[in-house]
Amino acid sequence: MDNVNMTGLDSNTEQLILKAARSVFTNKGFDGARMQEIADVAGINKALLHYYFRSKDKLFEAIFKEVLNTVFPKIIAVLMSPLTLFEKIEKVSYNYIEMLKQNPDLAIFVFHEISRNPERLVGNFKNVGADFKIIQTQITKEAEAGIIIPIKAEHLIANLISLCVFPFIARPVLMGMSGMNKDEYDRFIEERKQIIPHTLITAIKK
Amino acid sequence: MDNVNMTGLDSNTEQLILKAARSVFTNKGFDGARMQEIADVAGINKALLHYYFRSKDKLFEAIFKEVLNTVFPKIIAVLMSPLTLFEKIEKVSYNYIEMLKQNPDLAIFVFHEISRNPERLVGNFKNVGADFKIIQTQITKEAEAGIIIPIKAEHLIANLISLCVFPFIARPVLMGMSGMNKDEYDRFIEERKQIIPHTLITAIKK
DNA sequence: ATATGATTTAACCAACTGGTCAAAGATATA
DNA sequence: TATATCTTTGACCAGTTGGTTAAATCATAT
Repeated sequence: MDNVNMTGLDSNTEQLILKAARSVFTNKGFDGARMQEIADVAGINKALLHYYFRSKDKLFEAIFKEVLNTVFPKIIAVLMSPLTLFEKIEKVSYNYIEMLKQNPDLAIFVFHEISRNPERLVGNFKNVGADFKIIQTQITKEAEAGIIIPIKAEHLIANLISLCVFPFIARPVLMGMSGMNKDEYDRFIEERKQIIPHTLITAIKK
Repeated sequence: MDNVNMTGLDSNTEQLILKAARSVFTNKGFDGARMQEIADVAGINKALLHYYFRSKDKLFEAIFKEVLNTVFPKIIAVLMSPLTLFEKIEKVSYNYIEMLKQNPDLAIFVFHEISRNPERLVGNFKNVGADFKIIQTQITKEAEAGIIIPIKAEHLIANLISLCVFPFIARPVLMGMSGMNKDEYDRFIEERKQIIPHTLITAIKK
């Protein structure tokens, strides 16, 4: 069992633990995750988990922050940028799907967290600068300019996020129901980069 | 602690258990649920759970079937009926949202199950008669008739389901981010009965 | 009244869980 | 080489969990 890394640089025990913990937590959720399994995946003794991170909660917290900070800032930055609404919809669809393609488990992870500790999620979003009012102002402005028909920011954002995230959460069911294989599903996901912006933009374009 | 029902009819111990189990399982998921908590909620001794249902798994299975059979047949029936695509989109949006309004926890429950046992879900859906090919045939026909632009059935169904379900799963986050109170959120959900069909139909209408 | 079967309970158990700890290995420093 | 510090380990612990069981209670028919 050689978990030692050849370069001897970044892959120390702590990194090993974080990687294992991320895999187990995102796949099983907090309740379903076992410290022993994380230790096994990392190839180390269970006590080491508590040596580096005091407790299961603290270890989870570390993963949680890591995940949220690699995931959401980019998307929120786009939403809060001075692009047009249409451009924002296109960019978020592309970035969000691309990111989820590389980390397919993150969607389930975040949804697990919604039912376990939604307040922390909200706090984290607000911390990164997410604010519905900015989008609402932009919608009002573009509606007055005759570009779009008015819509509540909550609806637009809910539509955008749900259309991007859902296929990653429901993947097993969608694959099972449609008979798609892995390649076909990847193509399906890729197509959504076009379909989602088309759907949302067509619906609000004047 | 009077759990006895006055009518003396349907609310026997078994019903009491099912009701409690449904509440606990849907809110906490299988891993997060505790048999003791279910017993407490039902106001009975924990051993009675095992008297009526052999194990936690069996009890969960009972809830799972009950939930799926009260929830999905109606929506799938609409999708498989001889209505037009636009009518189906409108009816499913309305029925699905209305059903989730009355059972807001079901969305989270089903999503928990997707990561725990997706095969069972797929099997159940197929059992109820869900079939993507029927929708695909209809799409092709209506596209050839010049009513809509062609789209994969997988995309259309994924769009429809995700737009309906997402606000119920992400409710705490959406409320926290937007500052909506409970009444405002109910209104928000109600509005989606119009917005979802509008969004999806506008996007595929020729 | 009482025998009989179904229901309910308190007490208990083995397995598992997160977490601790003392001791053993490493590693660097002197 | 001796020593001090950091890392890693196996053994262990207390609390929790799903599940069992023998006895008590209740209902019902005779």
